[in-house]
Amino acid sequence: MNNARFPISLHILTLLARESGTLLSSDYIAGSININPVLVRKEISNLRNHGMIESKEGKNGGATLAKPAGTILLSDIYHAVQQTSLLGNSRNHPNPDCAVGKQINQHLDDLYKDIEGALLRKLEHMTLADFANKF
Amino acid sequence: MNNARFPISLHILTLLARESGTLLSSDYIAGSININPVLVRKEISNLRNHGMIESKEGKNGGATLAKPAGTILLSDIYHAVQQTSLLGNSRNHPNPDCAVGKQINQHLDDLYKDIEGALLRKLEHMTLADFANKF
DNA sequence: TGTACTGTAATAAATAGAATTACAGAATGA
DNA sequence: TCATTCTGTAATTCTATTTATTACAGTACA
Repeated sequence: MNNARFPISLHILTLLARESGTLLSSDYIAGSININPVLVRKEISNLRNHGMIESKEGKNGGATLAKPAGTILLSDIYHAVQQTSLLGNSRNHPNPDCAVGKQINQHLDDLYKDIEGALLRKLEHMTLADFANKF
Repeated sequence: MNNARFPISLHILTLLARESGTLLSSDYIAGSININPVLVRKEISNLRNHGMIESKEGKNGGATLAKPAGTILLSDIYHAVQQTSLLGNSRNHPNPDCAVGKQINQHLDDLYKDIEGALLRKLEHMTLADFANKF
C-alpha cells in the first residue's frame, strides 16, 4: 500500500463529516487535498460502492456521508481501499524447484493475514467521528 | 511499502537459516527468489549493516547468518527494510489554507504510529527460526 | 595467476501512480 | 428550453518508483 488512497479517502470523509448535511463538490475537495478532481471522483465512486458516501449529479451536486460518522469505522475505509499486501509482495514468482521458493508465498500470505488481523483490530476501534473530531 | 524488500529479505534469511553454517552465493539465492543477483547483494548489504548477516568476498564466498535464527525477530527485518509509511502517504501536500488540510498530516502520523505499534508487537513475537521451520 | 565470488555505481527498462484531457449525462434554475 | 454546473468514466500522458542489467574494481582461494 504505497499509494495515497487510504489518506485520500480519509481526507474526503473527514471533510464530509465536518460539513455534514451539505454537498461538497469534487473540485472543492480536490482543493483541500491538493490533487486532481478526477482522482477525488474516483475515490468517491469507490466509497459510494462501499456504502459510505452518497452523491448527487448535476448542478449543485456533490457528495455527502451516507450514514453518521460515528458508524463508519476506519477499518471500513481500509477495506474499501486495500488492494495490495501490507508488507509488499508485488510480482514475486519464486523458483518452484526450490523447497523454500515453492512454499514461501503460502507462508507469507499466512503471516500477512496474521499481521493484518492485528492492524484491523486497531482500526475497528476508531470511527470517522473520532478522527474528524480531532480537528 | 509497495516494493518487495520485506519478502525478499525474509526469503534470503530463510534460505540462510536452513543452510546454517554454509555460505550461500548471491547467484544461488537469486535463483530461488527469481530476481537479479545484484538486488540480492544489495539486500544482503543492508541486512549486514543491521547485524543479521555476515558475508565473505572472493572465491567460495557468500553469505551466512550472523547469529542464531532464534534470535532474529521479524520486527528486526521490518525495521531493516522499512522506509515508507504503512498505509501510504507519499507525496501529499494538502492545502494549508484549509482547516482540515492544514492539520491532517499530523493526525495521519499519529494514527500510523498507533497502527504500526500493533503491527510491531505481532512481529516481535515471531523469530526467523519460527518462520524457517515451517518449511 | 586464473577463477569465482562480493560490493557498488551507473544506466536502462518496466511498472505503477497520478494528472490531464475529453466528453456524455444529470440536475438546476433563469 | 437551454445554458450552466456538476458527476461519472474512459483514455491518454506524464512522472516517480522499482527492478533489471551492465560494468568493473577488489578479494579470496586453489
